[in-house]
Amino acid sequence: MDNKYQPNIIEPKWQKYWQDNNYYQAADNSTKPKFYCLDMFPYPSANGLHVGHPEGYTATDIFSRYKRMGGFNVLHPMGWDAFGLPAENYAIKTGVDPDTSTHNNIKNFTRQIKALGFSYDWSREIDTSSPEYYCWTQWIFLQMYQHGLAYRKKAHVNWCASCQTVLANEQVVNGACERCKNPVMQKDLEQWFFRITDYADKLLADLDSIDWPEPIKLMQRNWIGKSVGINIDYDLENSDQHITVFTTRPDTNFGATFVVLAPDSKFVQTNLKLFPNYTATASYIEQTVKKTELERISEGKKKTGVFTGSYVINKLNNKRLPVYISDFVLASVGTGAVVGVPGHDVRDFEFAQAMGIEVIRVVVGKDGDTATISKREQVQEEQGTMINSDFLNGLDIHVATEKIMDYLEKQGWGKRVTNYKIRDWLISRQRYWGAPIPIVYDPQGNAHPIKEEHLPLLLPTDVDYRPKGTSPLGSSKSYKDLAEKLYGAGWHFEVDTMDTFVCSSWYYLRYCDPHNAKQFADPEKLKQWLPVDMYVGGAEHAVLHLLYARFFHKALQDFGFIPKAVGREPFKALRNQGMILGEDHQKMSKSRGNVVNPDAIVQDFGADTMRLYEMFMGPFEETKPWDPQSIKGMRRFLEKIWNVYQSVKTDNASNTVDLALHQTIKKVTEDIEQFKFNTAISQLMICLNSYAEQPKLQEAQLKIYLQLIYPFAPHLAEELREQKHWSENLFQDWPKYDETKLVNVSYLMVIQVNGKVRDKIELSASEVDNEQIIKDKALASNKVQQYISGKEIVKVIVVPKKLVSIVIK
RNA sequence: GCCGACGUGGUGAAAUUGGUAUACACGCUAGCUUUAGGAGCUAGUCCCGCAAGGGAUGAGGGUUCGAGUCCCUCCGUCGGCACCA
Repeated sequence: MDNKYQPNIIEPKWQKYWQDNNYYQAADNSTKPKFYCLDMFPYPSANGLHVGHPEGYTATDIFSRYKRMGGFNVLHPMGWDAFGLPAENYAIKTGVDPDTSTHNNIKNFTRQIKALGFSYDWSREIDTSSPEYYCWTQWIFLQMYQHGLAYRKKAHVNWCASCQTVLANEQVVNGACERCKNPVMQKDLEQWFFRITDYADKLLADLDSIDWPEPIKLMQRNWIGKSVGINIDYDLENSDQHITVFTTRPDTNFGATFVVLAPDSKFVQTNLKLFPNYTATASYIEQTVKKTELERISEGKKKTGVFTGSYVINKLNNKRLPVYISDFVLASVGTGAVVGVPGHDVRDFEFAQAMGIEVIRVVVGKDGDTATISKREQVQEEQGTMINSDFLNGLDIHVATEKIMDYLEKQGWGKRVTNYKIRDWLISRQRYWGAPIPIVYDPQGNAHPIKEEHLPLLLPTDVDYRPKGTSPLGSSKSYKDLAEKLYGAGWHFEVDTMDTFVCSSWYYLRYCDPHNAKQFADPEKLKQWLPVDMYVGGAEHAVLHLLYARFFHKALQDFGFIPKAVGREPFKALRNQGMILGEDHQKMSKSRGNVVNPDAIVQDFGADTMRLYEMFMGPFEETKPWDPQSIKGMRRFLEKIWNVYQSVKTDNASNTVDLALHQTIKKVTEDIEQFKFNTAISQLMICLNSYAEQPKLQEAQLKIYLQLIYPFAPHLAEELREQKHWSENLFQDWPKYDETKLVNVSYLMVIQVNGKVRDKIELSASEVDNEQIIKDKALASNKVQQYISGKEIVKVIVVPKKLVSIVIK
């Protein structure tokens, strides 16, 4: 047996073979049922592939190969989320343009991914930074604009004075810029938004229809943040104005003692001069608006505020409520105004304490407490019975809430409303390396969509990337000239680019028809492939990409570009891979020096070992540490398979492995379906151990095992198949288990006395379903007799094929 | 602070979903093999005990004939949100 397992030779050989024969191309017209199996496409960073990437990619590869063997026409594509800030920062530092560096990175990623033998359909590769792709990103923007879902408004944005640029919310860490650690300030800028809030209710409701991990659904639900309540109008004394507050707890309204407005709320902005204490009010507003994010956070929940000098009337009891302004109230939540009930809201209580406002109890506290509320711990929220509240007295707060809402609506003092926490999606970025926003301004500054025939609006190359507080595109002469040439003197293009999440919100659609120059995708092809049947990636996109893509799907479907027949959701099933930690159980990072390079693993052990190892580490969705020792064990397993196939004699005589083999077919099939790859592999090891003990095996047994191992270790399986001169069609079928072969010759049953194992009895297959025989045998056992003799048997429980439990007194 | 996930040998973990806890690996120990190293093969490996037996799934309590699994309280680790009215 000098034929050794040499992955470094066989793996490149089969990778070339698959590529040369277009082995994994998805067929656009096929009679087979379709299966769309998708990875979250990577950002091609300069660091190359991280060991976390192959974890997800191996899982989808196993799944894709398994589904192909199961008779499906599988779409399994790969591409590049190529726009992004790191390439631009690299350009600022080195002068290498982002296009060049990004495409070098893509080459490296492609090489690394191909070396792992994944069955991607490379003919569908896409690159979001190519004009062929972002042409359609821009086209979709125009559709959003024409349907009223893209709009421009002045907004507070996160501004880093040191980097001279705005930052996305995700780039603000504890109030500081994630790159330079300087405090982030608020700045008002004209920005483009997508009206995702129009879809809040649908994004929430449709979550119920998809097979996603519950924690991800929950995070989306929380992010969307539906709250049902009522808007109540309070008339402002000595004025014809009224303040509208939003509350979910109108039941406590008899306990209201003040009203608070957000400093940057619309009411304050337009009615500031109505307040008697105008000077103090204006100075408070000025202070709070200047605060950095960091200052706000470091102040914690300490309450500050100012009395405006104005009062409103609570029509329920004609009480005068003083009106305050405080930055604990947020302009963007509800109406930007709050009615303060300090007895039953901790924040209101803290504010009342700080301002010296009275506290009224309207809900009975813990242990029947009806005393005056003077301590934070007495503030009763969320449950209880009403008191001091006129017609609500004695009611449970939830009943009271409904009753008073009916009353307020009937009186015309309020109106039920539903609020959502989710905000419109700010898509403008003052960056270079992204898709240009296809908007042109006339000399008066009015925005116009660019004409479709001018798409793609190409990203100019004559720009200065260096940060200077305005968008790099503003420095391009060619961009300026082009706008004037196409639209006339004094016209200019929008100089911001789109958030890269816009590009990634529709890439799964493009894979269905990646070379279409007339449409982003032919509806017929979308109809054939959508929805994505299995989507795999990290959980870090829970409320970003995964929410945005759902929004795009719904909007584009409503515009008529995605057939109704494919359903309201883009991703039918989702699975998240867990993070892979370093050997030291810490997050992998260059500074810790615990980063594992996939290239080195493939070099030292082979791609099949790498694939198997990552799947064997632990449950797919869980965080797990890298262990270099265990990789050796996986290589040993593959060598053992290899060696068994080299040395075993084949013979059609019956042997004892059929039970193990059919158990393995069953287990591996079920485990792949459930993404339990670790236990599937362990079963394959058990089966191999049983094979290795046999002097002779049937050819059929060797073939089935190869079919089972193929999705996991395709190179090894192909090589052994070829060595044995078996047909290539071997891997076009998935084996089925034979129920009759799963029957044990005998069963070992446990006998418990009062819950403790006292003996084990062996029963033949014919006896194992007969309760009477089982009971008799169990009670006849010598060991059991020692425990039960002279005792009263209360009952005997028989669990078929498993155990007998005898209860004595 | 609120929401969520998790906690099992020296390590990664398994447990047919309420039925023999520790499968499958890694590591370790001993023996064999090899000129040596690497590797390979065989046996052993939760704890206490010579044994019979007893104990053990973060801690404590409960339900049950039977609990890693279900319920309650607490502790710890990780993730998300963070004054959302």
